[in-house]
Amino acid sequence: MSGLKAHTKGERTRTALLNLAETAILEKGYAATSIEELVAAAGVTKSGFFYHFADKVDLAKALLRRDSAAIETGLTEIFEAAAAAHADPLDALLEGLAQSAFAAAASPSSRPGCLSAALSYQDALMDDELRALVREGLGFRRRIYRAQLEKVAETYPPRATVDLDALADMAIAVSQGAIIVGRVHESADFVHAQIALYRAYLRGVFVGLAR
Amino acid sequence: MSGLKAHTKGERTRTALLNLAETAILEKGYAATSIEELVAAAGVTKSGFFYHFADKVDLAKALLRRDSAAIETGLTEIFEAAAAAHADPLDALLEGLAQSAFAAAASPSSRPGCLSAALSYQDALMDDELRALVREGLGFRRRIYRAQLEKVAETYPPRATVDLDALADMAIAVSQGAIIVGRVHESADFVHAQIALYRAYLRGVFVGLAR
DNA sequence: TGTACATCAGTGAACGCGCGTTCACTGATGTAC
DNA sequence: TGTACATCAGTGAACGCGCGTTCACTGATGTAC
Repeated sequence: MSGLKAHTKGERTRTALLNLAETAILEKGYAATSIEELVAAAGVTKSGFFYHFADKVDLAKALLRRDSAAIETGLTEIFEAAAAAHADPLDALLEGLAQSAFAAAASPSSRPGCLSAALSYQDALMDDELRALVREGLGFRRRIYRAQLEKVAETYPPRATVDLDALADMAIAVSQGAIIVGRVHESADFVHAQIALYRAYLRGVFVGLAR
Repeated sequence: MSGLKAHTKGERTRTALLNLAETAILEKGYAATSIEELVAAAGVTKSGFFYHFADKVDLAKALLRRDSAAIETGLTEIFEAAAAAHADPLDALLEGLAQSAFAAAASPSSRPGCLSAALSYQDALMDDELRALVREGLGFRRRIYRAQLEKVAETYPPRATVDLDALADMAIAVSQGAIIVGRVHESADFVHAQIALYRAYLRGVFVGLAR
């Protein structure tokens, strides 16, 4: 999108293939995405594909690695910026959540989707390494949300006992679920609306709903 | 599972094919599920499959229709039973939610999953009719949750203004998301935990979190 | 009760296409001396 | 600056397999008279 882009010829082709694969997989799934259609769109031959990737799972792995890395840095940046803008950790968390919902909705091809979720229903096509990659990706997200929640809990001791891990997972679950339901209803702002509810819940947990 | 079962020969085969397809699609997706493997497991030839279904999408449609109907009646029964057991509509709703989380976790092959969600990332394989079926299925769930929420809102007017539709959708989003994350982490009680949080949120909305 | 016919629930063989993968080869670019 | 060689980024043709689908046919069961 911006910043430093791949500039050797090979990297450009590889990136193009990854981008095409990403949109295609998000739209119709991994199994239904053929190497043939990717290389046709990228303007290379099928053998060109196998120069860059050992086989089809290798493509999925590369894609997921790239995707996870992007989400990690994206999420980290969002919460750093939010922490810089808001002295109050709860405000920072809520702001960061709103921003990340915004980021999730702006995925490739305007159709929001999450690679991990798409792949989670494509099991048995993947090997253990791919499964581990998916798990790590979600694990990182959990940790970053959890870290934010801990900071908030220091400032606002929750009234009832709450499981911060479960609360962190809820951020992921709500996004993933909202992406799916939003897809089905072809509603673009579904994720926003659901994350808004999750934010309201968090406010309730830490400072009370009446606010 | 129980009650009236198909007893003509044809119905038995058809049901067997549907059951096998359900578990397979939930595990590895629609595209990766082959007619060949289904008929092998069912003990018929491939032509036997085409006696029962016009083509592969027809199988998906039949499956989704059966699945939606089962969820509809299941959910209806759950909430009727909950209403009968609890005079308080909020208690009834919370009980019903807990029960439905339990039902969602007890899906075929012990690996929780939702057909609509699985298919939502398999787009472009389906035609408009199939897409409409998925949408209707989710629409029904929204309506039933919404109806429960309205009853609760009559008894407990929510302190802040809340969008009951969004709140109803959240039940769906949380389940769907929790199913995915639970699959990835191979954690069986993930759905329960997340629905528990959602229930806590509802309590907060209607009677306050302190309770 | 027996016969004629219709429907049910399939079988068996064949089809063509598209898929992922391999392999020997190649032209362009980069590096060493 | 020129030549020799290595690496990069592919090409082109071929492969075999499995997939969804078709079609002519069939044995068992059900129904009518």
